[in-house]
Amino acid sequence: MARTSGSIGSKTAGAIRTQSLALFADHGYAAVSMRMIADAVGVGVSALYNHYPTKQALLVHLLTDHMQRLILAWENQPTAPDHILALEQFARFHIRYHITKPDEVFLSYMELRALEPDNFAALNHLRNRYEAFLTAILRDFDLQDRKITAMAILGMLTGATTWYKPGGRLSAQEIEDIYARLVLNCVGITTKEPAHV
Amino acid sequence: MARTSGSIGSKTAGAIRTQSLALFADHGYAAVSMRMIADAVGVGVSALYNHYPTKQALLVHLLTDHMQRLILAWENQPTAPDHILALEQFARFHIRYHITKPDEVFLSYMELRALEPDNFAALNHLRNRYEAFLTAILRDFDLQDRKITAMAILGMLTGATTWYKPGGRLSAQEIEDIYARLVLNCVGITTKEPAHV
DNA sequence: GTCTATAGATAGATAGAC
DNA sequence: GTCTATCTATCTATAGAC
Repeated sequence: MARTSGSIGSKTAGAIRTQSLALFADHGYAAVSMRMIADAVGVGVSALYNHYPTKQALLVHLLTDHMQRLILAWENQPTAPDHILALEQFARFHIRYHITKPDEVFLSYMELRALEPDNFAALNHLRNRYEAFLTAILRDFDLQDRKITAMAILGMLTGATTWYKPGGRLSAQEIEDIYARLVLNCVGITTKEPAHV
Repeated sequence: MARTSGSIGSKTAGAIRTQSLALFADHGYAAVSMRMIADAVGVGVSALYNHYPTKQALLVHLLTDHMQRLILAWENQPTAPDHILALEQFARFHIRYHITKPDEVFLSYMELRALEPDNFAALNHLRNRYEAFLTAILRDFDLQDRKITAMAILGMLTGATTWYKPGGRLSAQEIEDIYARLVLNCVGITTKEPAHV
């Protein structure tokens, strides 16, 4: 019998990521102490340093990991047949992905300022890569200003994570439908059935 | 000769508000120490406590003051003749007000979590009052979901403060125009000249 | 890999002189 | 109203035993 089939990262490593993510999202990076994380994980403070050399390194890992997964998830989406469907696909993908990972998203948008310069630059690069996906799609639309429209759409979609709670009045699918329509409306596409159907 | 015409709040009190606002917005409430504020103001740490009993009280003052001014500013707007113009007016007002006060806005949306329960409740009440202005306007539109549309619009508009910098590619007026159009598009109003004009 | 113990720095807040 | 000095608590991080 092999010894618990070489599960890497140990159980503690995973718990550190899970708990610190939740704590950072709830209280903010600066407001969370290593002690709080250790207590949530159920180990002593110094045990954390076997997995991450500094508190900053832990944050960097969480943020980088999230952005890389997000980019990969989008790149694995099938190619849409036209630009209108591509925009709808992006809106739906963004909403779906983000409301299932509210903590990661909140951190990624809010705690970039807690990063030291080099780490900030690296994360900013990843975020720009993701935002470029939307900007590229918008290139085929006739817009007043592409960059601002992209920022407006991202703000609108990402804002959903600030109020969405599972088990609320609307299902994730319904929310996705509504936002998809709002985004298409934004860029002047109203060819489908009227909004109140 | 009167002694410098009873300017209340002293020069220090004003400087504390100005500097702490900037520091909180830049680094986050938890990451800013009373020492950092004192240094920025140019006084010793203990001098701060002549004006605010705790760090939390200082944050509460900044947030409450901002929300009350925002609500008052909207209430002083003239009444629009119809619901479409009312929505356009709200969009323009919100953008105009928020991009001129990016620090206050950022704080108000990000540091509610740093508030103790009672303070949080009070601020949340003020925010709900403001958001109700938009919800009321949207009552006259035919929408899939009024509440979500309101949240989407607010997210879109408020997001502008995260990237807007004075002296950038576009003037505040141009940005206001673009966002006003985007908001009207969102709710299905496309009666004006096409977006690319 | 986790523990106890602790170093060294810094936090928010206070006391009392001026 | 501001200062210097200081209290107490807590912070990140490390050392060394097991």
